[in-house]
Amino acid sequence: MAGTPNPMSRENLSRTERKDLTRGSLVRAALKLIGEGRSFTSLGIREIAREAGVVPNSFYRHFNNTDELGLALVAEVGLTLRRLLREARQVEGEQDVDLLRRSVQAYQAYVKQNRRLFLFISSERSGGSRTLRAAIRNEVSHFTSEMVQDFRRMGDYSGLSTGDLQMICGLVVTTMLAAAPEMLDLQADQPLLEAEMTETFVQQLRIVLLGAASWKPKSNRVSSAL
Amino acid sequence: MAGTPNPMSRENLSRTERKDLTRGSLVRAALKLIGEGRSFTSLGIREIAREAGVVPNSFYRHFNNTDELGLALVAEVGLTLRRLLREARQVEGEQDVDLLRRSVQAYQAYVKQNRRLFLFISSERSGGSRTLRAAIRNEVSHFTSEMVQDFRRMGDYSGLSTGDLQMICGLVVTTMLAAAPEMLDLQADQPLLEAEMTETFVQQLRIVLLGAASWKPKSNRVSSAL
DNA sequence: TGTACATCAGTGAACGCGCGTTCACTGATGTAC
DNA sequence: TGTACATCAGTGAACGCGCGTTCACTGATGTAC
Repeated sequence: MAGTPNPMSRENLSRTERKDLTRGSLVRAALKLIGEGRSFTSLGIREIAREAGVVPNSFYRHFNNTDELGLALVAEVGLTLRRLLREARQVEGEQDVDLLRRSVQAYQAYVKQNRRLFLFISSERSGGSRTLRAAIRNEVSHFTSEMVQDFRRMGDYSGLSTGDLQMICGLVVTTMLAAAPEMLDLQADQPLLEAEMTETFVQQLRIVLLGAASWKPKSNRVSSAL
Repeated sequence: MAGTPNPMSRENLSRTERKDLTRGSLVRAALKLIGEGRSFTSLGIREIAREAGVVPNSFYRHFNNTDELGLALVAEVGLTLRRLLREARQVEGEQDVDLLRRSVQAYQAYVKQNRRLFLFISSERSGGSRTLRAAIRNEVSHFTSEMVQDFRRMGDYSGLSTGDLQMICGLVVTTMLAAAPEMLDLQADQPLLEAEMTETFVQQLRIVLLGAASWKPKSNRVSSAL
């Protein structure tokens, strides 16, 4: 055991690599605190450094302020959302009688697996600093655009313009993101409530898809008296 | 001018009334700070007291901590949402070729008028303390239930069960609340962006209503392969 | 390859500051008789 | 109605504490020759 080379150890690493490790542990420390119920906005430099096992001043070797660290978290949000779409495509690939319900269940599992990041997204998307909000919205809108591409690829909704699809996927994404904090607030010991929530969520998405199916994509459409 | 009786003055008021005035100015001070871009979670007792023009210790005569003041704000949220529904009913009362668009415009105006409260709702609904989050969700779910009653009263969607209507109104409310922070983040000098956002918002609600219109309210419905 | 110097990630101490909370107090308002 | 006492909203001073930020420093890593 002694002398066993440890791939996670800081030994035998270049200065740059070690620096990146520290940076990573700062980011992870912030995420951990978020996971413990703290809101990112209220996190302090000393607090994060302490959690990362590093002296407060060290923080400044990596970020000028907490907002900059927040942007690093937003980058992770981007990666996480892209992974989500990739996994969703696999669900779509399978043949299934109830694709939507299975997608919702996959999403729910994914949110639980990435609990801390979804807590971050949920609270900072409309909460904290303007910069962070803008960055998160940017990631979300990229996510929406990729979803539009996937909708296209699936073949349904081929009658809809890109603009219409963007609007519809925006609605889907809004619904998904609104569901995340409710999923996360559920206590683990309430399977009945959870099933009910899932069912509602499935139905809401069905409503949206029903609406999309009967959407008339007339360009320059005169506003109808729906 | 001198000697003119001022109805807003603290003079000639009972002790209780004066206390309520101070309490009110604490609540308004918190709202003002929120309006200036601060997030409620990060507000401090001294800060609020200072803004209210009162000594820090005074705060404790009214609230044990900032979360308790937050609950007072949530109560205002409840009132504000109820007023919104009341105004919406007036819009509905009018005969109009495009009821939905007019409703959306009314909502947008309302959000701007009640900017501070909607900032508070948006950021604390999934942000701050668990208590506050629960309280806000409670108000929102009341709001949804009242909307269900209004849908019933309007006569359309009479084929839908209360549960289905609740689910659909939940989707409408989610969409509305998600739109609020985007409306508020828009700079006043970007009418084009604003018009675009309004249009998207109108279309999204149309999608939901279209979906609701073709919803099959079969009780114990076997999951269809939509 | 070896040496001399530069770089720089992380340290540890120090600063001034605003925070939440406590305490004893004041004096106007309310209440009991 | 008048008086004596109780209540209590708001005051002002004080406390210990953790914060963000600065500074000079260390010593391992990287670079130039």
